Amino acid sequence: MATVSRVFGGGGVSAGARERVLEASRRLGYRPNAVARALRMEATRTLGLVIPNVMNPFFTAVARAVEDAARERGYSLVLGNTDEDPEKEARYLEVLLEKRVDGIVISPARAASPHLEEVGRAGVPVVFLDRYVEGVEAPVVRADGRRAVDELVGYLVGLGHRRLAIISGPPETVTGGERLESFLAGARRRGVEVSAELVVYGDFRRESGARAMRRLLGLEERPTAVFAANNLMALGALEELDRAGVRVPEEVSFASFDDVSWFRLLRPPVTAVAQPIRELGEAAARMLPEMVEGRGRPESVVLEAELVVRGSCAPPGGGG
Amino acid sequence: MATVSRVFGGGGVSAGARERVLEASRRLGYRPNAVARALRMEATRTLGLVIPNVMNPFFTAVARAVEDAARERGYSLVLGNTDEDPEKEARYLEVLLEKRVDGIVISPARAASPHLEEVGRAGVPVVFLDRYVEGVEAPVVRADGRRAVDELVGYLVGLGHRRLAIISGPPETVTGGERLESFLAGARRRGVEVSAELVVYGDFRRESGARAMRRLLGLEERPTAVFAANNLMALGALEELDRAGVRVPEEVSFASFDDVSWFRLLRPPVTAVAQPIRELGEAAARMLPEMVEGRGRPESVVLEAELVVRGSCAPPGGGG
DNA sequence: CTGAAAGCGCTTACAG
DNA sequence: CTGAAAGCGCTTACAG
Repeated sequence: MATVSRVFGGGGVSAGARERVLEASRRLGYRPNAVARALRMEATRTLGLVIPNVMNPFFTAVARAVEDAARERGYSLVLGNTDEDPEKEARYLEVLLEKRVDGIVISPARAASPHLEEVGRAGVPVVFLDRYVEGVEAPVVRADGRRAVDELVGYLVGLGHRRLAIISGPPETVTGGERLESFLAGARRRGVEVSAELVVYGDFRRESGARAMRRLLGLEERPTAVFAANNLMALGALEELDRAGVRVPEEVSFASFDDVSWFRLLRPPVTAVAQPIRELGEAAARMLPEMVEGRGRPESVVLEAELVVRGSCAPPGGGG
Repeated sequence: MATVSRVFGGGGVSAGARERVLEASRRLGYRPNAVARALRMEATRTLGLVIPNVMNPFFTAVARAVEDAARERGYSLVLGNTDEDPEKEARYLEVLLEKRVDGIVISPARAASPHLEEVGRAGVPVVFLDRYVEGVEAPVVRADGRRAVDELVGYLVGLGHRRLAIISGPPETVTGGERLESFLAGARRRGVEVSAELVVYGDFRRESGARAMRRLLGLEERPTAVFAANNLMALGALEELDRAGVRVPEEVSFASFDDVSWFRLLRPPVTAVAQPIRELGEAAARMLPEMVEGRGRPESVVLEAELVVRGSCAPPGGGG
């Protein structure tokens, strides 16, 4: 048994013995049981990835990047979609803890989470991706969008816009709050006050983007430029613009946080703030094995988002 | 110990005993170890999902649907991207087998696979999704695209097209072969012969779609209508059309297999063959627990794909 | 209800 | 190199 274990687990075994073991296991159809191995080793070589929704292209790319990096290091990836629901998130976390995953990459639904403190207490390494929870001791991997959003606001104001609207994410989320604040602050700093009716809150999902755009288009005095705080809400907003037959950028300028492969195929191509997603996912998945294998606590990584100017913004009133 | 096990595993325990167990485990921070449980029970409550790439919107939706259905039934999902590489696929399968997953949903890279026979031999339930391997005894969940592709060809020929081109997937894959054959057969049946230069092979990935379109546009005599056999190649092809400044549908009509949320946002909106993805994913994830829990071998499910006519096809020569 | 015991399949020192 | 043994944390019959 010891020799068999060494052949499969990687230890010093003579060539002859190895060959005989391999031959016998081929004959018997033997396959090492990773469950038993995990129990004995107290390590499952499995990582958990907890995200709002894989259907969001940002998280799709994150999932792919994390899975790649995990596999390269000999880890499997268990996937969970929370739909921004803290209850669902808590249940996933509990399952991952019971399954004794070696580490968790999470983009938490809320800025506060008792369940994540629980994870910390269980001694399971955590890396926050995109969003984080204050007070939980774990590295964060994210893109800072403030500079790029500020730049976008400067660009819009420079084009002559004074009625700027934002389709914001939930302000209690890190990213939602950050994008909203930098948008408002950027406008204010340039002498433009964004009135309350021009701040519409969504939940980062598509339907809420459509609903928000509908609301903005129904206003007595429409905004001349609209910024959607993530890709899904942008999709919904664009659909609504399309449905309402509102021309972009002649009647209203439009920009989005998050870039998506097909933005540049639209007429006009959509101006967007792009996050370095692959780098983000890679950084997260690189950190976890480091923590798992006890090589210390990696530093947080904050990358910069970039404004990508395309054709969806123009001076206001250009159409009329 | 027996009582604790019953409290967490679900057995008859008196209210008083249950409360004391719960109180003690709260105090001690006890959490059941699913690894040990899996070893003892010979069931991991984990399913594997092996797909070419989550970044393909079709498989993104599949992953989401399978994950939902798995979770509802108390299973976790391990994700693997093969990139259409049989070697990578084989390695994933081996890992899943060693980890003793209770079942595997797979969209195999090739129509032949010794590794999948291996999985059958290991006694792990398998469900094929979208694509399958002949000779492996397992239910298949897929959409039959033949009728819809034939309908599309009829529509194009009806518009007056005689130079039909296809950007095909690998003909040795089930879906690639099926779409190519129904395209060619549909044309022939209508008296249109598709010449060899108008059949360009890609690998279902974006770059190959762009490359194929570049080739078609470089032809002495261009096609008047192009059909891309999946969404990713369609994306690449559309980008190439855009780059080359070719107007759709005036200069060339275009249609895609697979529908994508943003197709209808394009100018013109893209005509496509839509698969019932959610139903596909749900069916697959419903079957696996049935097989795992020994409730027999479910029947294969074949749903119909539907042609969605939008604005990207018009009579040939409409632009000149 | 509770305790003792066997066994799931490994890994890892320890003898021989 | 190989065999015997302990132990990872459960579940499940079996006594008491």
